[in-house]
Amino acid sequence: MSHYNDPFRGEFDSLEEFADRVSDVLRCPVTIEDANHRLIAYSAHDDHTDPARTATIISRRVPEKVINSLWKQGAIPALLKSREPVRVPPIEGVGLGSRVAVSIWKNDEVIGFIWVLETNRTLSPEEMEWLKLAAKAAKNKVLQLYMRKNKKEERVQELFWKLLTSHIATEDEIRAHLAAVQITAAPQFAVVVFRFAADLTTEMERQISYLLQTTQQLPLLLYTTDRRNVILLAAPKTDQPLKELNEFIESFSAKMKERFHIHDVQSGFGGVYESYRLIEKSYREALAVLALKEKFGNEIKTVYGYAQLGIYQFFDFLLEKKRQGEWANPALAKLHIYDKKHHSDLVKTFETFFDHNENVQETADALNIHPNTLAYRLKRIADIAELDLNDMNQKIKLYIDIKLAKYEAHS
Amino acid sequence: MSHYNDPFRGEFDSLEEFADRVSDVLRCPVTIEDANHRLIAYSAHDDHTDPARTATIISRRVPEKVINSLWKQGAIPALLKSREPVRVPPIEGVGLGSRVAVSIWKNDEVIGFIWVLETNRTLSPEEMEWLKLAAKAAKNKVLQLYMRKNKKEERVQELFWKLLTSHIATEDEIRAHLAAVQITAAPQFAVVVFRFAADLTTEMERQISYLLQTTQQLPLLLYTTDRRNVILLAAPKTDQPLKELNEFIESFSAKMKERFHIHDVQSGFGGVYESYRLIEKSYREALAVLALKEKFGNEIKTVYGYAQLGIYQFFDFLLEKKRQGEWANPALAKLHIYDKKHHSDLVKTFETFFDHNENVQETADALNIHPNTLAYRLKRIADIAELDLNDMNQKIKLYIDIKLAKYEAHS
DNA sequence: ACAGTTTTTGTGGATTTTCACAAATTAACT
DNA sequence: AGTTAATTTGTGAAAATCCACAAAAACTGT
Repeated sequence: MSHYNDPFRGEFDSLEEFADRVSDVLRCPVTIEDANHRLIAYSAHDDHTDPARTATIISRRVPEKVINSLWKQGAIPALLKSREPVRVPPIEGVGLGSRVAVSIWKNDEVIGFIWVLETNRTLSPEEMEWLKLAAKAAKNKVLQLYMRKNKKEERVQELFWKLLTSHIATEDEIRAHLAAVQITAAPQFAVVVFRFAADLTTEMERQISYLLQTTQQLPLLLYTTDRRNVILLAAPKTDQPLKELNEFIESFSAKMKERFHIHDVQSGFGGVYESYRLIEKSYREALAVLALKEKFGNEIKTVYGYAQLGIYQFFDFLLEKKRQGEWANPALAKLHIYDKKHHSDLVKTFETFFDHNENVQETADALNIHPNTLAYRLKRIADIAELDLNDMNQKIKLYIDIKLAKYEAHS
Repeated sequence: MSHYNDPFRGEFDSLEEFADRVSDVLRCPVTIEDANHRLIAYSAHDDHTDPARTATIISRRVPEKVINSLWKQGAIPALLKSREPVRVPPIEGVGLGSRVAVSIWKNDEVIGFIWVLETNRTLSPEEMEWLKLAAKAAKNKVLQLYMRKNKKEERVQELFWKLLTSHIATEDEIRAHLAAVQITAAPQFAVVVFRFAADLTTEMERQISYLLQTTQQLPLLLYTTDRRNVILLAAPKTDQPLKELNEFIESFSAKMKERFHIHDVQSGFGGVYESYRLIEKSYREALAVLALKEKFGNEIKTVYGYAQLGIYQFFDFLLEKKRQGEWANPALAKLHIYDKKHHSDLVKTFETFFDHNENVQETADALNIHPNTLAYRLKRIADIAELDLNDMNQKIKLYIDIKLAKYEAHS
């Protein structure tokens, strides 16, 4: 054959044509993905394929569980590290047959992958070398796409910032803008913010972007970054949006940790709304969650949503009032005095009791005391603070005042 | 004897001398009280007496339980109605021996009483007539006292208003003023306000004044009225001031009802403070309780103290925020929508559950449903509102929002 | 140091609560 | 009218709570 030296030299009209050429040379089905595992092109002449490939082509992206297993199995980390082709043995659970992959590089950045399915044959070492050549040849084509997308990204980000700052007034205008950048309107959405320990580096941005692009738990309409923050417009699909968002955040944090060893990510999301004019509100609420997390690290560690902040939502207001002097809780004052005088822990006890949903057993465990001791202390609290433990009202007030005092101390 | 016609004609230097004279004539111990059962004078030459009289002389007023039993037994109502002497048979429980009493009148108002103890003898009908003459003779002397006291009352009331409106700036000044009108400073106090259905009549004022004067549960430092309101400065003695104040109010209301058939009295008291400069604050708080009672009749029917208002304390403030638009509870909104669509009662259920201190049994009874039904509904609420029932925070927030919506509706 | 008080822990049994599951009832929709 | 889904009620067993009482431990003040 005439292409022993470089079978992929020459011009190709499209990446599809290129994919077909690679497929012809290697006599296997081929798919080309961008750095975020979005399908760019695939060879068309193949009869044999596997479920993973089919699903990828149908949805125009690699299914998340396939990506996950490729991470676990080590293929993706290897591809990101080296320009050498990598062979992936079959993975049963996710419908993945044996395949070989190589990454496409631009300078020292991976901008895509070529996958070759080893249907009823195995690539020879020589063919592996050809695959490397294919990756080099693909570079320019993929890069064009990448650039085009980047330009669009910029326009989209600009739009997002306008929404986050309420710079577009009417619902209709917003819809028009979204349509213009090919973002389909969603029935409900919320703004999610991830905050990192330090300003984001380009490297981190790439990793984050990668994670987000490959997430399919939750449709993400818009994305931007700002110093330490990553800001998203997420569109939950079900009627349990909070659950979706929580799971998304948990899984995002987990993946940041296990794949990129980035631990200290704080997360928050605002209210789930249906009108696009409330994007700014949702954004402010997401920021409020993050602000509160800095003050109340422990109490709301597992809370990400503004809606789940509960009473903390209005602590800013209350603190303001308190600072104006129009606030006092003689009952709490009495308890504090008692605690000081007798080196006891009545306030802490009450607080913990409520933190644990008034559950006696749990609270006793948390405080390392006997359940009877807890009962005794509560009775003592009722006496000293003249608090009726059967009156939820009064209990709530005391609880709020305890937390508010903490909040004040941190401010 | 020379005094067959009127043994009490002539001048007496003091009421003590007069009491001795009556005692001589009737050969019995005699005590003279003002309209509020405060001791004015008593005969000194007697050997025989009973525990009630002793207690009266020691504390310079008739013990409250004695007054109570005299009301129950009917003697006091009779004395207030007629100028005729009344015989009171012995009342064992309160140490009261047999005695005869007559009221002292000025125009058509009772300004005092003369009590004659029938120690080892019984007054004859003729002696009863003499007693009537004694009552007439006592009138002027008692009246002088009464007038003197009224003038003082006016000065005191003026001072009270100054305190209620924070017109005296420093603690020291206040103490000086109080000392000037012979009111001993108390370590703690609170302002109590009773509010009647209509403006107070002179008649009612007298009755109220009477009740308050005869109360010994709680020292009352100052007293004044204002249209529908009776305002008091009460000084609880124990370290359970709220309990004292509550009991005082309950007993006052009960007595207004049973003795004068005045039913619709609303009551409130402010915070218990130690600094006199906070009288105004306590007063404002007492008024706040009354204002809230008008809006939240049912929920806080048995609450009188500002401290026991719990979360309602800051509802004004929250409502303000809510009206500014910075407030929403999507969870509650969802529940309302669901209720409307399915003719259910989830919101009411949750509210009642918290009103009953999260007690399943009580709540089920209150709603007339099976406890399991309640459990089912709560689970439903958790699903629909995406509420974590183990998170006190979120529950509290929902509860507050439910009550706040009610509050808003009433405003 | 010691008498008195307050606090903590232990014990056992009556009472409630919780939970899962099933049956019965009611509401909703075609 | 009939079918499905949602709600309510019933049952029983395991778990938790409540309560009263008592012993032990810790703390207080002189």
